[in-house]
Amino acid sequence: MTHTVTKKSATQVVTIYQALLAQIISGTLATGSKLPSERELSSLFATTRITLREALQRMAMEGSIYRESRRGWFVTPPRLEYNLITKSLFHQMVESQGRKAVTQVISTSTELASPELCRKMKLLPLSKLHRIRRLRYVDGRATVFVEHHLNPVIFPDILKMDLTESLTLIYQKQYGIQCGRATFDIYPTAADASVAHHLNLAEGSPLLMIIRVNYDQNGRILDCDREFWRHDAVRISVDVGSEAFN
Amino acid sequence: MTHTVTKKSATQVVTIYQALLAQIISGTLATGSKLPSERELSSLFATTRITLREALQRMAMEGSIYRESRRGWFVTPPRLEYNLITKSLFHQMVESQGRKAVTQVISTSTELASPELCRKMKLLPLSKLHRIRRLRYVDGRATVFVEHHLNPVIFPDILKMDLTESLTLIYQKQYGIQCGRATFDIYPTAADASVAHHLNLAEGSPLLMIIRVNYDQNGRILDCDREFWRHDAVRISVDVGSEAFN
DNA sequence: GAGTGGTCTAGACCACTGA
DNA sequence: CAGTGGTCTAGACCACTCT
Repeated sequence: MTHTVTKKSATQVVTIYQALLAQIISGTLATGSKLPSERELSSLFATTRITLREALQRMAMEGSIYRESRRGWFVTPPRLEYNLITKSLFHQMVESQGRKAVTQVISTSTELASPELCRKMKLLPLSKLHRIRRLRYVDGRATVFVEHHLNPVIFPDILKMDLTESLTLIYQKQYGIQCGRATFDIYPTAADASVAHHLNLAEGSPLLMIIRVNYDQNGRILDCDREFWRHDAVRISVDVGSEAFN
Repeated sequence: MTHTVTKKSATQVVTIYQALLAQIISGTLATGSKLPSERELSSLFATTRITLREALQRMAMEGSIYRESRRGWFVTPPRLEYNLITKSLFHQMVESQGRKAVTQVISTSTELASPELCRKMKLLPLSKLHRIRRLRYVDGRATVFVEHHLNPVIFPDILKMDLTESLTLIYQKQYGIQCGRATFDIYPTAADASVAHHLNLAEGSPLLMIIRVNYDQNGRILDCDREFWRHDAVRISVDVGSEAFN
């Protein structure tokens, strides 16, 4: 009945997707702003909430909008550039891009290393590790959830310090240890209940997981981090120099 | 009515998700095998197709299963390890992991470079580029769609050659050119219609996009690739050596 | 041609957010 | 406490795959 603009074989979902995208690109919907409610949008596009949500989910997948649990849909801010070569100074990285960084400590503890961590960090079985969980915000938006696992032999008493600043800086200033080599494993996954909760995401939302092992300048393994990034918040950049070859 | 096993506050979606995951982990559903039809599963779990599909989508997001358009849901094979340091020899990389690699040329052409490519490749405006589109299979499953953009001044007549083998090898053997440095940009996105079609994915499926710029040993820019990886098919690994610092 | 996935409708109730 | 998102029901029709 309604004179929808759909051309042949463009699904409703795609039509809605394109209409919303045009609004965002044109700037009518500005970065960070909230979209109208799902019910409002579904009546605007003369469809059901289910169909409308499919279009919204597609936009979220592509990264144009994101959802805050029970609060609604928002236009995504620009991605952060994460250069793996610059050593993990989160605040510095964020601020050099004109954004505001905040780090919040979620929990600290000392526990037995899991088998996987023993392998990754080449530890003896039944070794203990300090575990530090932190949440990092960019411009007020929860962006990365990080689980650090530190060797307590190298970093005794670190849990008593102020852990809201860069661990790399603490290593330098308190322990005189420089980070050298680092290895990364990067892959897309989905948020489990815990991570979803901290990042204010729906369970099952796409994430970029980065597992990082840091070495000091003598090749000793210092720590292993698991970083869970919102998939729409980051662009990783790496330079691989020719000296690494042959 | 039915004696569902849901405990307090576990949603149906999560219950189904966990039940299916258990089947996969236990090996009852083997790698590559097809799941029962959606209708069958939804009656098995005593729910609607919509709810069931939500659970399937969550599993797909996390990477345990994937869907082939209009064919059904399948158990995902193990991820490929993509080490950015080893120079882009796809077949070698795949085969060293005990898998089978096939490359198919989709199209070739010579076109004006887009503004974005001009910037990335530091070209003069209105430069031309060879464009090669290829689809790569791992164990018979379409896994990466790649769009290569080569400088035709450096690689004349390359479009006439056999492009199913590694371009890096062609550079060496036919032009005597070695790849040196490379830069990468990595970020999660969603499949547009074209990429989705080639990878046999639903439009809007999550992807890992890798933009790669290759240099020769004199620092000259050779080409720029855009690789679209199935998000569940790859794990990227990078070593950042200490010599890159300070 | 039977069955499957792809898309869509038209509702419902609950838990939580925010005024 | 009104309104929102989160979850779910019970169907429908079409286009495609596979046999």
